[in-house]
Amino acid sequence: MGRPIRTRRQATLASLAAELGVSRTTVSNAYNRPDQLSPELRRRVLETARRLGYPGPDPVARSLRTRRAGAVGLLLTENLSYAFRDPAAVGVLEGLALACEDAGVGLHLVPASPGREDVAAVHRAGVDGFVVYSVPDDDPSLAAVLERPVPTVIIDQPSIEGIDRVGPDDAAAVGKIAEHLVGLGHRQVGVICMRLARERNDDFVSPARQSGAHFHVQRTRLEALAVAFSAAGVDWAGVPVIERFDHTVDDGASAARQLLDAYPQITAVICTSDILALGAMAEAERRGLRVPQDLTVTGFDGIAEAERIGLTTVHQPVLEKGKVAGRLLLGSAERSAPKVITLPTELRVGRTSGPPRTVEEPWFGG
Amino acid sequence: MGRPIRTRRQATLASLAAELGVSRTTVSNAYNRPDQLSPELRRRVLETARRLGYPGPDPVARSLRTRRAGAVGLLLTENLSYAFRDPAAVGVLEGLALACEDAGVGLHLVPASPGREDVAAVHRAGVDGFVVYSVPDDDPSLAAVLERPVPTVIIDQPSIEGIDRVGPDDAAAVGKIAEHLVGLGHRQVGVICMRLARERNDDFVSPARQSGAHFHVQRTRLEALAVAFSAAGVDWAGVPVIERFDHTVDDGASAARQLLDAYPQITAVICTSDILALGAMAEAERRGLRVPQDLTVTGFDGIAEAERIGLTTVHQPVLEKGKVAGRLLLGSAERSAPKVITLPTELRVGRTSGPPRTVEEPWFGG
DNA sequence: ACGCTAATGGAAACCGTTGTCAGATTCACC
DNA sequence: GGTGAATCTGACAACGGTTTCCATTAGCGT
Repeated sequence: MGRPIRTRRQATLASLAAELGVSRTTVSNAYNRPDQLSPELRRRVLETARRLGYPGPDPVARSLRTRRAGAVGLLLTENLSYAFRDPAAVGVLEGLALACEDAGVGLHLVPASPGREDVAAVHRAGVDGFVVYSVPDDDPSLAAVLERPVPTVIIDQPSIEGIDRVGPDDAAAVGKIAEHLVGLGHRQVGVICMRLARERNDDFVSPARQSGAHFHVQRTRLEALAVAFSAAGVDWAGVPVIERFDHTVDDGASAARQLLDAYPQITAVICTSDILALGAMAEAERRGLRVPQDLTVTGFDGIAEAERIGLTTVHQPVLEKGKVAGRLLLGSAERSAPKVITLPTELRVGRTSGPPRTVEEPWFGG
Repeated sequence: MGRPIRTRRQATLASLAAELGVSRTTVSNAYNRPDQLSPELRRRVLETARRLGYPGPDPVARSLRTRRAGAVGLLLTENLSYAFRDPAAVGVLEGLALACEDAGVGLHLVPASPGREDVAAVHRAGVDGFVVYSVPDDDPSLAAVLERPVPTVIIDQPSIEGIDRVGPDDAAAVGKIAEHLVGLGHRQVGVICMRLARERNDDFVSPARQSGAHFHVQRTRLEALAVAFSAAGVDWAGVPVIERFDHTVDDGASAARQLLDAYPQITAVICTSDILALGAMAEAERRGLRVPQDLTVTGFDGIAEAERIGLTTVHQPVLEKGKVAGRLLLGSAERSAPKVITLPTELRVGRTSGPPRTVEEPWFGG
C-alpha cells in the first residue's frame, strides 16, 4: 500500500524491554504511568523506542486488555449518500463528532452495506458503544447492534425498551406546519416525502405503505400531518403523497413535477425535508409559478440554505441532537433508567408560504 | 449508560466451548469457517450462543489475533466544524466512506483535539491505515500518524516522501480563474481566503503569513494567484488578501465587508472557497452592489449550492478525491512506489463574473 | 548499625481470539 | 476385516499489551 517495506519484524513492547534489559512492565509504565519510574529511566526507554522505531503500545492489544476501545460506533442508514447529502444528517454527525472529541474518543462509522445483509461489520467494530441514527426499524444491522453488549443510543428512531433515545418532538413540529397552512386557508395540499422503506418507490404512496413505513421520522411526520389535516376537515385519503427514494434537490423537483402534473389544483406542497422543498421551489420556478402567490412550499429541518432563501420550515436543533446523543452515550456511567430526550422544534415562517391563490372555481364550488 | 446491568460476567468463546463440551477451536470455526464442522454441530453452537447471550467473537481480541482492525482512520483538520460545514469537505468524507463501505471496513474519525496537543488519540486508534485530509503541515497529529507503522494516504497536503497522495491540480485551477478575470479586464482585485495557520487571524494577511501558510491548499491557491496576476502585470503586493479563521457564509460576508470598506475600488472579489463566496455575494447584496455589473465574485470547489446560484467557480471532484484516497489505501497490497494522483479541475463560468464596472476615473488615470 | 518508609522495578496472570498441526473418528469400498 | 481417504476435533502457541501484587533498594532518622 505504498509505504516503504517494513524491513524487519515490528518492534514490540517485549522486544524493547529485552533490548533495554528491563521488564515489560517498566516499558509499559514509561508510556502510561510516568510517575511509576524514574525520569532518567523513562527517558532512556523512550529514546530507545525511537531508535528501534517502536511506535508505542499497540492500540488493539491495549484495548483488549483494558476493555476500552476508545471509540463509539455510528450506524447510519444503509445509504451513505443520503447521510452525507442531507445537511441535517451532517449536522447530527457533526454534533456527535464534537461530543466524541470532547471525550477524546473516536467516531467509528460502521459500513452497513446496502445490498448484502452484511451484519458482520457491526460485529467487527471495536467500539465502546453505538449510536444508531435514522435506520429503518427492520434493518438487520440495528438488530446486530442491539445484540452487542455495549450501551446504545438511538436518534430519530422508534423507542426500544431499555435503550436511550433522543429525537425531536416530530409530531408537534408537524402539527405547527399543518396549523400554519390550515390557518392560511390551504385545503388542497400535496406531500413530498423521503423514502419510507428499504424498497425503492419513486411514486405516489399507498395508504398501506404510508402506515407501514419503516423510517420512523417519515412515518411520524406523515401520521401527524394526517391527524392535523383530518382535524381541520380535510380528507387525508384524498391528499396525494409522493415518495422519493433518493434525497436530492433534483429528486424533490421531479417529485414536485409529478405531483403538480397529476394534481394541478394543489395550493401548497408540504415537503418532509428542506432538500426536497428546495427541489419543489426549483420546479415551481420552472413552471413559472410564483412562490408564495401561486404556490406555497414548506420544508422540514431548518438547514442553513433554507434559512438563506427564507423557506417556511420547521427548525430542529440537529447539532444538538448529535451532541446530546454523544454525551448520553459517553456520559457518567450512571446506570439509571434509560433516558429519553426530546428536543424542541420551532416553526419558522419564511417567504414561501402564503394564502392559497384564488381558485378559478367559486368558493362554494369545492 | 442506560443499558440493563450486565447480570454476570460476559460469556466468552471459551465459556461457550466449556458449556458445549467442545473445544474453543470448534466454536471459533462455527463463526468463521462453517465448512470446517458439521452443520448440526454448528447449529448447536450458535443456538447455545444465543441462549447464553454470547454476542459472537470479541472484535478487539479478533483484531489482535488477526492483525486486522477492519477500519481506516481519518485525520481531519483540528477544527471539526470546518470539516462538516464545508460541503467540499463533506464530499471528501462521503467519497471516503463509500470506498470504505465497498471494502467493508469502518471509517474511524480520529479526535484531533484542538487545544491540547493530544496526540494520544492517534496512538489509540485501532486502524489498518490512515487518511489525512487538509491538516496544517505542522500539526503534531500528522507527525503521530506518520510514526504509526500503517499505510497512509494524504489528501490536499504537501507531498511527503514515500506517502501516497491525492489532490487536485490546484495551481492550474487557480490559473484558470485568474486568466478568466484578467481576460475580463479586472486589475483591481481582492482576495478572501480561509485560515492559513493554526493561530487565528481575522484580518488582512501580511506577505510573510501568506508565504508561510501551513494549510497547503490555501497556500497553493494564493501562490498561484500571485503568479498569474503578476504575469498579467498586476502588482501582487498591492492586492489585499483577507483571512477568516472560521469557514462560514457569515465570515465570508464580514470579510467582504472589511475588504470593500478598505478597498472600494476593487472590481472583483476572489474567494478561495465557495462558502466564502456565498458570503461575499450576501454582502454585495447588502451594499446594493449588483453582481456582476458592479462587482465580480468568484469561488472555489464547485459545491452544489454554488452551482445552483450560478457562481463562477472552479469545480473539483470532491467525491472522487475521497473515493480515490480510500481505494488507494485499501487497494491491492501492491507495495509499488508511492502513488501521486492528481485530479482534474474545471473552470465553471457562471453569472457572477463579468467585465469590471466602468471606473469613475478616466482610463489613463489608474 | 538498625529498622522503617517510600520509591522503583519485576514476575506472572490475564484479556479473548485465531491458526496450525497432529490425532481421532467415520466411512466407503475392496 | 483392513485400509486409505475424508472429515472433525483439540492442544498449544501466539497476538501485544496492562495490572496486581511482590521484592528489592535507597533514603533517613535515631
